[in-house]
Order: sequence, then C-alpha cells, then structure tokens
Amino acid sequence: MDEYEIRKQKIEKLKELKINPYPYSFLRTYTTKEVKENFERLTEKKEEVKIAGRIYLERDFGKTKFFTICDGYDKIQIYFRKDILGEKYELLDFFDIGDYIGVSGEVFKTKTGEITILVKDFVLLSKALRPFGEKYHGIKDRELRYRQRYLDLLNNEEVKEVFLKRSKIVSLIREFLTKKGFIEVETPILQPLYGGAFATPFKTFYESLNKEFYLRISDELYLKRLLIGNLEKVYEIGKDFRNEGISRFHSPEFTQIEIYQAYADYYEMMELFEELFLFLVRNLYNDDKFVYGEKFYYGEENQREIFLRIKELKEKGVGINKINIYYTKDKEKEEKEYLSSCEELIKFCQENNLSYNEEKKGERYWEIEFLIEAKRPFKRIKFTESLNELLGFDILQVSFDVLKKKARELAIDFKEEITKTKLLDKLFSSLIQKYLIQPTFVMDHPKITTPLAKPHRENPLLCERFEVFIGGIELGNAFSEENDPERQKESFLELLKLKEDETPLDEDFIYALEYGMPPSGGLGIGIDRLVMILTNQSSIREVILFPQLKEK
RNA sequence: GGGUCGUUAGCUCAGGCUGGUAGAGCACCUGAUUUUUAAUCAGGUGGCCGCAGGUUCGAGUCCUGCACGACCCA
Repeated sequence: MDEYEIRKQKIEKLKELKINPYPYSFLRTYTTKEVKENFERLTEKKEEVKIAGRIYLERDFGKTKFFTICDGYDKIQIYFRKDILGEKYELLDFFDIGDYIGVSGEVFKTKTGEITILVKDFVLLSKALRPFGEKYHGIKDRELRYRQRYLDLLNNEEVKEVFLKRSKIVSLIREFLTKKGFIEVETPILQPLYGGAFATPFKTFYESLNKEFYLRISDELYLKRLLIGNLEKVYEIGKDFRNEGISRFHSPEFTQIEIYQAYADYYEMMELFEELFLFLVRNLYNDDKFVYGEKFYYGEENQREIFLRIKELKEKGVGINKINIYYTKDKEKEEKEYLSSCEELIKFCQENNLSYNEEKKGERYWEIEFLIEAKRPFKRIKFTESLNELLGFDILQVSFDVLKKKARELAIDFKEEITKTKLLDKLFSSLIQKYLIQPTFVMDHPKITTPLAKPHRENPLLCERFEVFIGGIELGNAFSEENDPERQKESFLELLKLKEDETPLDEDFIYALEYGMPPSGGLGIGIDRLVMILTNQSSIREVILFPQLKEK
C-alpha cells in the first residue's frame, strides 16, 4: 500500500473518531516568527501561545515527539509529551509530514538552545494526502518546480525569497511613482487593433462584439490617449502578450510598466529611470551596489564558453568582481571530471589575476560575478556612433547591401529576408549589448527603427530614444514621444510600405493625436527582467510563478 | 527551427563507456527510544529504468524515432 492510501485510511479513522480532518479555522495568537521575536516576554509571563503551520519534520522518541512546523513566515520546533497530553498523545499517530496543525502551549528553550513550544493542546487543521518533497535536497527537477510551483515554494527557501523580492520591487515602484505624483491607470488588454511595438499578437474572438480581438502587445497607444486627456503623469503595470519565441529572456506573457509624463523629453525619462533604479537598489540592498552574475552550467560546451567570455570581457575593460565555482558535494566527493575542469578554471583565474571563490551549492555551475553600481549618472552611449565605430562606416549612409555584407564578414547569422531594422538590432546585440554590464543608456537610434519617437532635434535621421541595459540585458525603452499627428501617420505608413513592420494603422489613435498631445516622455520597463537582475536569476522562468510549459 | 545534455522508487541520485537477477540516501511501514533537530538503532515495503520500435539468446545499458525539460544558437 502506498503512502497516499495510508494517509487516506488515516482520514477514515479520524472520521470514525469524530475528528474533522478539514476544520474551518484556527485562531492563532502569534506567527512562528513573532514567537521567536518575542521569546523573552513570552517566557517571562509564561503566556500560552497559539500557532499554526505545516509539519516539516518529525522526530519520535516513543513517549515524546518533536515536530518542526512552518508557517508563511518562519519555522519553529514544537514538543509533545505523553505525560502532558495523556490519551490525546496517541492521535499524533495520524499526523504526517505536510499536514497543517494548530497548537497551543508554552514557549521555552531546549538544552541545545532552540526556541520550542511545549504543546498543551493541538488540533489537526488540514490533512495532506501526498508528501511534499525531501527534507534535505528539496526538489530540484526544473520541470517539477515550474509545473508544481507550490512544491518549489515549500521546499526551496531561495525560491520563496525571489518571489517575495519580486513583490517588494513592484510595490516599491508604486511607492516611488506615487511620491512623484504619478497615477496608476488600467487600459484595455483586449484590443480591436494592436500597436505600440513590433510584435506578433495573440488573437482572440470577442463574442458579444462579433469581432476578432488582440491581446495587447503594449499599453502605449492607450496611455497616450490619457496624455491627450490632460492626465499628465500616468503609469500602468500589467501583462503584455507577444506571440513569439520563448527563451531565457523572453516570456510571451510578460509584465511591463509603462510610464508617461507630460512636458518631459527623453532626458528627463533617463533621470527618472536612474532615480527609480537607485531607489530600488537602496531599498533592497541597503547599498548602492549589488551582485549579479552570468552563469555557466556544467556541460562541455558551457565549460569552454566561460574562458572566451572572460577574455572578451577583459578586452573590453568590463570589470569582473570574481569567479564563483559551485560544487554539489564536498569538494573531495565531487565528480572527478567536473573537479578537473574546475582546476583548469582556477588555474586560468590565477593566470589572469582574477579572484575566485569555491562553494558548495545545490548545482554545479560557474559564475562570472559583477558588482553592479547604481551610481548616477549612468553611462550614456549613442547607438549609431558606437556601431559606426566598430563597423568602420556610417550606418545611416551606407546601403542595406553593404550592411548585410559587413554583417556576414562578422559571422553574424541572419536570414536573407531580414529587415534593416532587425539587422541593425542584431549587429548591436552581438557587438555591443553583451558588454553593457554596468547600467548604460543607449541613445539616438536611427529614426526608421522607431516610428513612435520624435525625430532627433539635431539630426532628423535619428530619433530621441534610449534603451537601458544592465547586466547585458535590455531592461527598458523610452522616447520623446511623437505628438505631430501628420508625421506620426507618415512614419507608420512608411514602415508598412517598406514592409519593416505589419502593425495595422491605428486611425483612431492618429485622430486622437489631432486633438493635441503635450510634448511628453514615455518609458517602458520589463518587470520580469528587472527582477532577474535584482535577484541574480539567469532565466525569466525563475521570476515568473507559473511559466507556461508544454502539456505533457 | 538546429545543436548539446538530461528523463531510473514519492524526492535526491548511482548504475550506462564494457549488455547477464534493479541500487543507495531520504520519505513510507513494523519495533526500540522522555531534550531531538538532516535524531539514532534494528527489520521491511516500494520500479512499465520517459514512450514506441530495432539489434541481440538476453537491453536500464547499444541503435532509430517521438514526447517533455535544460542550455546554446536561429
């Protein structure tokens, strides 16, 4: 008989004893954390406390038992004695790891110094039919962790920390913007036309309107309609949907914040971002800097990549804090093959004057650790100038064919039917982006790439746009927003003509612009990626509670 | 879409190169144990070795295809 059946039988027996395995509530007087924090006071007065939680560990000594129970805040040890509980003690046989239990009793310290509750009475709060994991190794299988995130949260403290931090980041953003006088708004997720970005939308059907609708790819066009309505400082945090590939950095369903401010230009949005980022870092780390690392998981290809990556970072003068080497076991017991490649890496570090650190952790991987500084002002570089410098010609002057030829010379892979915008983007990401570890604004993109931005006030071939990069990841995108209705319409039409993009023309948006939109700055930030950077996670799935996976 | 790696007990993993009765720790069950804490000690249960096909007297192991996942690339 398996564990599931055994537990089911226990429920039947409890029912026979007129004990409800799923009662309605329990009035606790303290959380586990509060008990620990108020230990002195609680023991002095011998106050009886009531706490609740899930059974994590059991240690049985015949006439006494120790359980470790865990609530949403911390864990605590509870102590049962037969001489105190009498006949009721036998009921503990029906309890299993994973069950929720409520207890009342006195707080004391065991001779090993652990804060413990001496149980005077207890009640079953909810019976679990399945065990939730393994007490030492937890659960590691990524697929299991993502599909059954609740198990991940129960077993892996660090995972819980990441999501608590995510929640904190979002509320800090709200706090920051509220203080600055921004108001939070909500705009349609289901839209009759999509726009505001280049992306393939998800389609759906709106029955009562009898029309095909799209899930938004961006909030931009609606938020700008609010600027037209004289709401001067608005922002929206919400899900956007792009029906495109899934990768370490891309989730088709992702969270974005878009912020719009009337009478501002992109310079002001840069300052806003700097201020916001510094605010987040200080509140999360009590410091202006924090650690972020590139991870290289154990495997032949990855092993070689780290050497190349370190070399190229050094060539570009990117500061490396240190190299971390993680073992799954004590070093002596670690797999020989892995150990010898670690030795190789250590030797490489010594030769290259890099400090390194060896540590036992759940997984085998290497990490290039950076110290990211939220120091203002962030570095600012120009998109075109920095590319021109590396390519040896002016990307604005040169023909598309010459650009393609150069890209091939640089061994950049692309399909023949690529658009100029996408090729430029590709050149940028493979030549420049991966070295932008410290916070950097990349400014002034070619006008053609960005129809929703105003042309640059000094060079009409460029536009007033910036993207912000941290840890080599694109976190945000901002413009001095186009508010000339005629020019806006022309930019859209030209893109359609050049087949750079197939986003349908939003006549209603142009019509709205004709009523007059104030000069404005707009800024979009990918929340998932921001959380990745601030929690040192290398995959977007690690910061999304329930990432979509294929059905099994 | 392409490449590399992975999928063995509820969980964490050995075994695989070199084919010959399916392994360990934790969890679970039985017993001992009144301050343990990854409790301990003694005994026990538990497997479609991801799925399908092939090679072979014989496949967890070798070969092919597929599914799911991870990483890299597009």
